[in-house]
Amino acid sequence: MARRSSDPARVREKILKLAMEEFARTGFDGARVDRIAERSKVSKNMLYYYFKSKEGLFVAALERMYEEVRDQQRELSVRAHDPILAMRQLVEHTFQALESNPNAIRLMNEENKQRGRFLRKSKRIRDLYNPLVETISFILERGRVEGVFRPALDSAVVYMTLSSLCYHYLSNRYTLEIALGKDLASAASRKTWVEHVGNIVLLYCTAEVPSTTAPKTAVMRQRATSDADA
Amino acid sequence: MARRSSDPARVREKILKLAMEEFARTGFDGARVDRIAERSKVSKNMLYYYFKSKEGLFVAALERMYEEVRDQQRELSVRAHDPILAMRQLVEHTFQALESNPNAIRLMNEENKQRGRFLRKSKRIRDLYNPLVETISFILERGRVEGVFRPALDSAVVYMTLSSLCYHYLSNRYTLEIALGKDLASAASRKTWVEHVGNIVLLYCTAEVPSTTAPKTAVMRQRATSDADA
Amino acid sequence: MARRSSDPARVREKILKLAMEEFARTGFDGARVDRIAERSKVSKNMLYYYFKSKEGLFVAALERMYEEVRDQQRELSVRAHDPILAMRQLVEHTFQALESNPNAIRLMNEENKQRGRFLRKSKRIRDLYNPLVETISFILERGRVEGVFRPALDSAVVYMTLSSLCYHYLSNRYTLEIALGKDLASAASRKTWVEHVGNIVLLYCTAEVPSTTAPKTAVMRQRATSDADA
Amino acid sequence: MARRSSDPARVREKILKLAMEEFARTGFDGARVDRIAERSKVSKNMLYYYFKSKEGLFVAALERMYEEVRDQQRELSVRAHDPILAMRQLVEHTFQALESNPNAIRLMNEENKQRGRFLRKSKRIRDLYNPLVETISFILERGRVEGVFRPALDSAVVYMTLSSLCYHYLSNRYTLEIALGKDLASAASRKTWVEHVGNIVLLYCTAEVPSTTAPKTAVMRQRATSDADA
DNA sequence: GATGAATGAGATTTCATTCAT
DNA sequence: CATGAATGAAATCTCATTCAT
Repeated sequence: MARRSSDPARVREKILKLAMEEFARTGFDGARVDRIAERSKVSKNMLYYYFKSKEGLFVAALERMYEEVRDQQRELSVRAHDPILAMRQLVEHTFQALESNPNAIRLMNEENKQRGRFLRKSKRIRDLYNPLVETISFILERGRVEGVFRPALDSAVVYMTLSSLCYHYLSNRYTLEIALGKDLASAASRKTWVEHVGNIVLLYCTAEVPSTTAPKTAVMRQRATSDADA
Repeated sequence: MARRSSDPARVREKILKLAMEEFARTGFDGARVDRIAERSKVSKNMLYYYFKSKEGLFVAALERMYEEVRDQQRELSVRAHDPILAMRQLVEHTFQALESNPNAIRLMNEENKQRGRFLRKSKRIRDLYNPLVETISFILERGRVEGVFRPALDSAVVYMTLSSLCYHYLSNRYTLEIALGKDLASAASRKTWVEHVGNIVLLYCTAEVPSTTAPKTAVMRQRATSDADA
Repeated sequence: MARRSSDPARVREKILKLAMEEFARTGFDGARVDRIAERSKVSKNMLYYYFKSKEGLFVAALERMYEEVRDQQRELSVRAHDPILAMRQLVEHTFQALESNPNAIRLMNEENKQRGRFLRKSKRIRDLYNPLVETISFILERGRVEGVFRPALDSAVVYMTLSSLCYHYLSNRYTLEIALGKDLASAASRKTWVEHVGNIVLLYCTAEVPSTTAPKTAVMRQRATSDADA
Repeated sequence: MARRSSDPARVREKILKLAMEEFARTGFDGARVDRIAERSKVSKNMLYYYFKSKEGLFVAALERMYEEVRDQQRELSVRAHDPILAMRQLVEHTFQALESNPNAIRLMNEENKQRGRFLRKSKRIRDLYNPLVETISFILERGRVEGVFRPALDSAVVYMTLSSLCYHYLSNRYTLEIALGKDLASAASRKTWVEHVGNIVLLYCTAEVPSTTAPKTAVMRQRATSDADA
């Protein structure tokens, strides 16, 4: 009776989806295989049939999550003509991708907690990172050619800067809120911060960097939109 | 009989120390009360006698960790006369504090995973964040007075910028290494990055921020030390 | 489609072979249907199709094993003219048959553990024992006729004596080794023991048996080859 | 409510007793921890608290069994003055010890099935074997001095002979019964066999062993009691 | 304050077996 | 004949917590 779910691929998918949620919500140790099984309406054994162990399921969920993120980035991937605009859009997209994938953040944290133990088991994941870095390279190069960006910028550094600022805001929201007494979840805060990140990154890409000893005297013509009163 | 295990305060301390490690290493769910008891050479019941529950122990460990971090920051807290120098030192100290307290990072991540559920239970923690933000305010004000920093800078924004960049490098080390194929643990990488963070923060504090539409034409005099080839 | 896995009889054979090994190695409870299926490269359902259940498979494997042993004994079955020589050869062959069929020993032990529960289900097995006992009868009779063996010897007793001594050495090898601190697996030990068994059996067949009360004064002319220094 | 069983040593004992039975009856793989727990009226966890794992429990049960056997042998241990009588008594005791401890046989078989894997983990077991071998040495020596036994007899060989014949009769009872169509459980069969074993062992100890080539011509004065009509 | 013994609930994993195709 | 997918029941083991002393 009602034995047939017919499509094993679909079953696998459903399991993975639920597993992602569970692992993201509670971490590897907190996650319960029972719960995943129950929610995906699959008998517990099937999880083992498909994924061999809790760990196997976790790795599979991780891979799946990375794919989702990549797909989302690919969709959003804008290559606006103006490098400055493009960079701002990239920041916006990066932030948005992380924002709409809270699972991604939690799973990555989990990975790092385990010192990359799972990551190393999955060759596929490595490849998924590249697109973003490549997009940055692309934008930097165009900016350089057009004379708006400094030469010799390292795309990895820009990537790390940009993603640190986006990721941390979302990842450490609760401690930051308590530390600063602010509400980071509000639309206003979010908007302000994304602009700020854009400003910071562009400042870095356009300006020469300051030395330790000599004070800056640069004069800049445009005010940022709303940065100062964040 | 004649057990006389020194004074209770010391026992509490020992338990907390081991608990911090365990919770940091494995997260709340991964942590084992048994293990903490065994390692601290205290009978399991004592843990319950002192801390009432696993959760109580976690909160206590959290508080303890925050105190440690604060104490460390207080020690390091430099208030160099030159605001630019002071800011660079602040970055260095912040990075170093996090670096030498991997437990702190992991515990904070844990907190955020639990959506601040534990944090809210502890009034004491709130206070521990302030010093850093205050130090930033202090430096910003002096810089403004001396004319090297922009006016109307928000210390919270500077704090978030600075700590995002430091924290993320350490917290997400493993995924970053895989994503970028770099070794972030090396002394060279670390040095370069800390300099980079200083540069970024100072750029932000000194320069006006760029607009989206108009290209930058600023001319800046000094090259950064080693930033471009990170 | 177009699988055509040769003939069913061969498949059955392959399954049985692997099943024998698995059951012998791990016992009935320790044996895993999955493992047998995997190793014999047959889908698990085939096992059930052919043998109906794990128990059915076990009984079939048991029968198969007995057949193998019988075939082997039939091959070796020597009927040397000299009864004494014949008896020694019989011992050697019995030992060798058990030695080269460790599975047989383990399966028989398994059966005895289960109190012959499986054995009784298989009529065929009963017949397989006879040849050995018959061979013994044959040798005993010839020995009696030739005047070298005592009259009225019970072939069953000789069979039990002989097989106990051979079987136990192999079956309980590990406990014996530990109990005695000897290496029973060595070629030397083995040779000595087989000779010893031959001696014992021949002693019994040729000599009158000693009484409890009166000491023996028999004088025997020949020394055994290497028995005393085993 | 009824929490107190007070005496942990007694609890341990009870568990071990039940474990021995379970392991003996069903073998290691067939044994169920649940069943042992239930029967010994101890919560399942206690088994793990005391013995760490199923394997640990098995080893402990094994040791316990060996102790029992040794204690029993020690009790029975006769050192009759007449070596021949002593040897017969030893056979009787050995048989009886095994007979009244069917668990011992099954556990030893289990060990051998596992290739002594558990045995090697327990230093204590090694020692438990010695007494029997020593008793044999003692008897052999006295017999030699008194001139009734051959010199240079190896006590290990006598031990192996004697125990093979006793053990196998009991251990392989079911297959033997089917093979020979006899009822080995009857008191008569048992008595006959024990006498036979005594006869065999004494024959070996008193007589010179026969060579392969030359026929025996020994004349012996006493008839065995009931051996021929077994 | 301190401890060894005990426990209930539940975690992950295994396994013989069957169904639909 | 043959198979991949599925399952229910149960197995071993874990863990936070408490009781009696």
